[in-house]
Amino acid sequence: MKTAEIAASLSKSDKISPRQRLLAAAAELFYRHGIRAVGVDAIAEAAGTNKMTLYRHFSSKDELLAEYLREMGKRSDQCWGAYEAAHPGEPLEQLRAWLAEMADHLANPDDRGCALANAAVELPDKAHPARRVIEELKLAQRDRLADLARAARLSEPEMLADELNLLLEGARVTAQSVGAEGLGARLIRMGEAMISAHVMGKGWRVSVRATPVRANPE
Amino acid sequence: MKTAEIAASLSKSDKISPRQRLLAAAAELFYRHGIRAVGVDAIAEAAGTNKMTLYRHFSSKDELLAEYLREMGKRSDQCWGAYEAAHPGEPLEQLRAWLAEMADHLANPDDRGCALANAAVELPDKAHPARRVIEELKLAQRDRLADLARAARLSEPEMLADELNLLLEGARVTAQSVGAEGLGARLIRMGEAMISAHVMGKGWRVSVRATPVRANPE
DNA sequence: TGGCATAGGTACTGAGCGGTAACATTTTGT
DNA sequence: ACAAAATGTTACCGCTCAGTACCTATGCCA
Repeated sequence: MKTAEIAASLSKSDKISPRQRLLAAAAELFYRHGIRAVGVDAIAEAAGTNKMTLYRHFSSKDELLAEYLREMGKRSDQCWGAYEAAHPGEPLEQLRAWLAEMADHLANPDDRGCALANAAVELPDKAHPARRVIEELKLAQRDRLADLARAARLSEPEMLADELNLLLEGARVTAQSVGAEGLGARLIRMGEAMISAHVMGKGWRVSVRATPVRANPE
Repeated sequence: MKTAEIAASLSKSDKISPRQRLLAAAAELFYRHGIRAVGVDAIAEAAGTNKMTLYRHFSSKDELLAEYLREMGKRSDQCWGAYEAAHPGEPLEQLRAWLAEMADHLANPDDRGCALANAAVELPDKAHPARRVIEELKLAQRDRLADLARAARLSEPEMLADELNLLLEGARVTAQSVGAEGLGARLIRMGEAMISAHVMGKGWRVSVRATPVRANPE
């Protein structure tokens, strides 16, 4: 039983607080099965505790959900820290490392895309408290990309950030609809092309426009 | 009351069968509020009928859902027909008309993105019967794009179709996460650039690579 | 050793879910 | 006009949901 497994893996090393166990269980279940598909009882059981303790730490399921999303944001921060540690002072390489890791995640059959985007799809109500968290984190991700592009002296860094975001988001949702076959490679190919198209202004010239060679449309 | 409105708008012109009213109501509610968020009672009431009649026409909620998705596929077919009617014999113009309309939909604040992609997000279980419908329709959409690109004598039509699909899917999900501000314009800009990049092989040359002008990386 | 905050256990509420049974009513084809 | 089919109505089943009341057990700190 999966719930038991989660509980076991968490309660073996016993110094973890119920709150953390609840957040870990919520992350696992929300991500894997969707938000509306997971009940609070299931989360409590998977965390090796009970519903009462859950409600002592989180005033409602919605607040637990918001905390889960914020946790995903922190996880993303850690990834960016890892890229920086791996390629210190090389923002372009950090960007490419990010692209490679995103492509890697796509290949994982258990991957369900972006937790934030999925939550946005599951919560159409714009007034839902979690929507603010989603928007904030998505914009932070965009800023992160733009800052890196800027640090790498790429042209139009905000534009490139948007382009890469669109590309990644599209790849993630496509992987869920029709599978991830060959998608990682295509993601990297297109992402690298986008980045390359912005390597300029410091001694590079790029042409992305089609230029007619012979006037021969038919 | 919204449900009453739907029912009224449907039952005024009374020649519509319960089945069609149910499908229309299901489409409206599933798309607007999500699949799991809508109960069969709500659908029946919105269709101006009752649950029993619903179950006389659809063996389960899942089958109604599958029919709803298939209906969305037909709607998409009609759109493509309209593009062909507007630009007969001009596949490139049909492609651009599609791109423009997709950008237009993005600007609509009531737009909730792709019904198929949303359904895929809401139904993580790969064995769910609706998943087959989703995959089929998404592949049909891809083939449609590829066929048009091929008819327009663009290079690597399948690749272009994938690229455009990724772009559109990304724009749609991004609109739901952080809003559609300026997204339509960016979608068209990027889409047109992608198309342009494939206008070749019949008298066009394209360069999408960055070329160093001066060896001056820093 | 006490006292107190935290955690666990059990049982509950009220509502909504998908789906069905049985019967009354209306529409339709002929 | 009549029979058959389709639709409407009401009540129900078993289940799950989010959230709460109440009480007990544990651990921590003085």
